[in-house]
Amino acid sequence: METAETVEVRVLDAAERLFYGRGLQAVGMDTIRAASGVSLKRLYQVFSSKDSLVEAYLHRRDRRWRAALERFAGQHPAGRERILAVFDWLHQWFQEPDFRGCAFVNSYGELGAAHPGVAAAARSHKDAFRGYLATLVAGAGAADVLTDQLVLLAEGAITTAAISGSPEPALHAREAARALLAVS
Amino acid sequence: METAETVEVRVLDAAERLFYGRGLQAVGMDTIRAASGVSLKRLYQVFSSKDSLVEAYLHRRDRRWRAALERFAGQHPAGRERILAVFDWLHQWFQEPDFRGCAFVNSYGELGAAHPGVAAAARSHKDAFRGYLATLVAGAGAADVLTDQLVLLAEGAITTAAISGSPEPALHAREAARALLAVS
DNA sequence: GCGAATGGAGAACGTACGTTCTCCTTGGTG
DNA sequence: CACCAAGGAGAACGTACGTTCTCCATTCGC
Repeated sequence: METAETVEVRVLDAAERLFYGRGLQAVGMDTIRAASGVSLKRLYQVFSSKDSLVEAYLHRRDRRWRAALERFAGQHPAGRERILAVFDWLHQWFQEPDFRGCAFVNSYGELGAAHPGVAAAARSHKDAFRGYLATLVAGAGAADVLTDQLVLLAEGAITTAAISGSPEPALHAREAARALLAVS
Repeated sequence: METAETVEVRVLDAAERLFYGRGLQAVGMDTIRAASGVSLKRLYQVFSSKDSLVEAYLHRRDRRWRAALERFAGQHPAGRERILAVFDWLHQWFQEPDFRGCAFVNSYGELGAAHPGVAAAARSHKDAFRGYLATLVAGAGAADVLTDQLVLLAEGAITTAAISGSPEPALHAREAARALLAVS
């Protein structure tokens, strides 16, 4: 018998690919069933509703996205270099073929007004990202005000890269961050 | 007899309020009919499908949004002050009670993958915004690279203000823009 | 005043989808 | 072997919605 954990992973993998690539409302439960190779009955045993699957998708993506960023940045020396590494990581991400912007921004724009859980997931993700940048800014001995400025550059780069289809915004953001670091 | 122009305006007013406030897919044609006080038959005479109404909504919003920005900024002296006025305008916008981020980013996240017209509208809006900032940067005699950096600050501020529910990101972006202007 | 076109209210139609149910297979247990 | 719990395939059910159609009132040209 296949364990519930295996089913959960298979469903979340399919849900993430589909929700992120096409949007939340554009993907039906039956499409996720087909993509995950799981029966509808089993799917609903593990996720009691589409809403709960959406929230699980957002929760896992938040964990993984931040872990990947922190793993990458952590390989660079603490201080200014580690801050700039954040933008190098974004630059890599923007070049992935299925990159389509921030999953949380997209979900918020689509369902944030009607589903408080989606709005809360987006807020919590952005808060956590800001918190991580704050530790990098503190580690570089830079002024606190820099944290919010870096957040805006990263956020702007993600959205602009998604809509323009180019990874270049990461480089512009990196250069702006370098300049702000130099005067802070 | 009510003219087609009047109907068009009434429908677009209702569509803008509803699409922007709740999302494109969350609002049905019948809700727009009820909110605009127009019959379904008349509605479909003026807009042949929901898709065409969505595109008309995005098109009019692009025109109006940029006109309002340029009107506001144009009241400030050309040069650095006019660039900073862009962020003052954003700060005002973020405080409007129904502010919910960038209509084009939200629409792109929701339908950009499936509807090329929506993705094109978002690209065109962002290109036009960048073009306007480029004229301000040139008018201030600042380096060209500043344009893309200002785009990222504004874009990041819009998204961050939407998700956090606070107008503060406009002030952080303004301060970052001031710093970048000073060293450029 | 009269016929015809216009438009309003809302029913109707087709489709999609979230969720549940039915029926059948299968694999483990006494 | 007999039995039963678990699971798969897919039908079924209820609802929502984009779009069109029906029926009736109003109005405009003559």
